[in-house]
Amino acid sequence: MKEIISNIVKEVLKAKELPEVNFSLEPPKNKAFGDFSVNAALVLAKSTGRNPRELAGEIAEELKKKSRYFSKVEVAGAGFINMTLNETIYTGVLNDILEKGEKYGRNDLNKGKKANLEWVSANPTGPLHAGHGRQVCLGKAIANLLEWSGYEVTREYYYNDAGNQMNNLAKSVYARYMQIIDPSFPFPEDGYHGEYIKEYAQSIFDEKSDTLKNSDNIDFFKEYAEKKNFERIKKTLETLGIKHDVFFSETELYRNKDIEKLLSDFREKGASREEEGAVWLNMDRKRFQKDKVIVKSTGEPTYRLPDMAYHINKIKRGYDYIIDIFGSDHGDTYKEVLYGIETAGYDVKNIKVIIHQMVTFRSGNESVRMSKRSDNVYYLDDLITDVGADATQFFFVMRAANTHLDFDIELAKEQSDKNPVYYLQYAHARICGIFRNAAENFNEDIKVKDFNSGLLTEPEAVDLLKVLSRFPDEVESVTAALEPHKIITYLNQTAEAFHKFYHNNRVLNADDLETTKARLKLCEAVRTVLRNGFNIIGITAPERM
RNA sequence: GCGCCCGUAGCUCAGUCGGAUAGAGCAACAGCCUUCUAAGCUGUGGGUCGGACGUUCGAAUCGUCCCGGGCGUACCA
Repeated sequence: MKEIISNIVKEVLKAKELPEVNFSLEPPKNKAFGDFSVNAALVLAKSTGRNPRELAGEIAEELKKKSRYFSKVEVAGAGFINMTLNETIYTGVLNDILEKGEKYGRNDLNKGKKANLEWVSANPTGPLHAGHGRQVCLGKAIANLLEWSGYEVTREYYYNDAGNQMNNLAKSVYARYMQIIDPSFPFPEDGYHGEYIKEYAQSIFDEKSDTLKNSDNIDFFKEYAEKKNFERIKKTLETLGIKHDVFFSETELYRNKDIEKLLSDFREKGASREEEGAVWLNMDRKRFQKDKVIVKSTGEPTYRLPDMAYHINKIKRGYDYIIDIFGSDHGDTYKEVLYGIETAGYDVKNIKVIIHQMVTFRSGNESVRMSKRSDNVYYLDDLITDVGADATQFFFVMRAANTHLDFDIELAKEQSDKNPVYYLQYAHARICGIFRNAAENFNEDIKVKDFNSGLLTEPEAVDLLKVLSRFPDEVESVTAALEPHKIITYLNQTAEAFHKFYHNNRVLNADDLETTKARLKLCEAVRTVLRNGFNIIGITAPERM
């Protein structure tokens, strides 16, 4: 819809021999100003030195001639041109929604293109904790959005299984195992304290008795714990309907020599140097405070080097769009990684990094601690159990990634109108209720193909149609910005428009079958848009509440 | 200290590539159920958009400085 109007404005500017400019065309905040507002005259006033109101008047005159589209065009304020669309345009939208159904809102702007989204990527040192949830849920929604815009999406999970962390994990399980045999066995200082470590140790002991007490068997503990941890992580993700296509292990980059090759590339280009027994990557001092170690003096790479090699690997796999989601604790380090990739001679322009801020949890007025040190970790599984998968997904996606998120567990748990997720779901359930009732007394009217959309003239119905017509534009812009929280903002507006319509207009009316038919079709369209939106953010569409 | 992010109604937050009277939910107050689910609707109150200065016809939005909070500033990841 927006595109159509935008093109009309462009045509008019061209016809008036005005220079091409970037104007903004938006539905104005205030409904009284019509359906779309364009600031073209204000923008042009600057470059042409003309009076903006005068210029706006001339453009408006031309637009008025397009009466097929506009019922009203007027100049307002400093030189805005406000346009009100013909209502018949919107009834066309209704047919469009009914015809496209679950495809309504999809576009093929990126048809034939491949995107790779890497997220979660938690190392398998333990179960996902509640804080991971933000990234988990954001990524799910973003992957869906990319698909809605035509991308073929590879969902990928990268994990470091070669570094220190996994050794600590192995030592921790080993220590717990040994403690079963000898309670005085020391626990490593930087070991993992979670209950799950004890469980693993116990089940190993149950199976193998004390046959593994020799510390040479440490690799067994590592592999066992890694396998168990991944089982748990995957199960948690599954609860939220997430399935990664690729699990990429750091070890693979050693096996296939990618890391070795990258290191020699750096050396040949003179981009790295050896000093104090370590290998340093020479950084651009304008952008970075100091050079960074890529291989420790122990001969072990720091996480940066495999990260760079991993991204080069992704680039070589030929994606049109490579997206990473990281927490703000990686806010600086990803820049180093990108710099390394560039230095090695690869283009990073198709790589986009989304940084999300940290989450704090509270229950009403009480803050919930997320200490990693203690045994008392609040796991993502716990959160899902407490508030449900829908509320989990909704609350994590509800806010812009780049702001701190305050997750109120008590509110998410609340089964009432206080909980924002129900406002949306209730709209859907209400529509399903109407159709249940219609099935009894108006069954034939549900099925009809022909209906008179001209009967949908009530202000609430027209407003509702206008909101529904925006859905494809929203999907498009939200995908471009990779900001799924805006889908929720939009769905709220949709639900609001529906609730108002419902309140003021009875759908099923035996005395007026024609209006009943038309309103049923409108409800059908609302239900379609809600379901499609729910699908993107990953919540269910309940039929009853 | 330096770098990145954030600061909008009592609370949680939208709005931020400059645009019209700054919005929503919750909380408060006042109404609406003999009719498709009141998990809804209608109305009222509530704001120095952290502060100051600057750019502009126009600033919550851009720039500089300051204040407050988060994250980073490792031969951890």
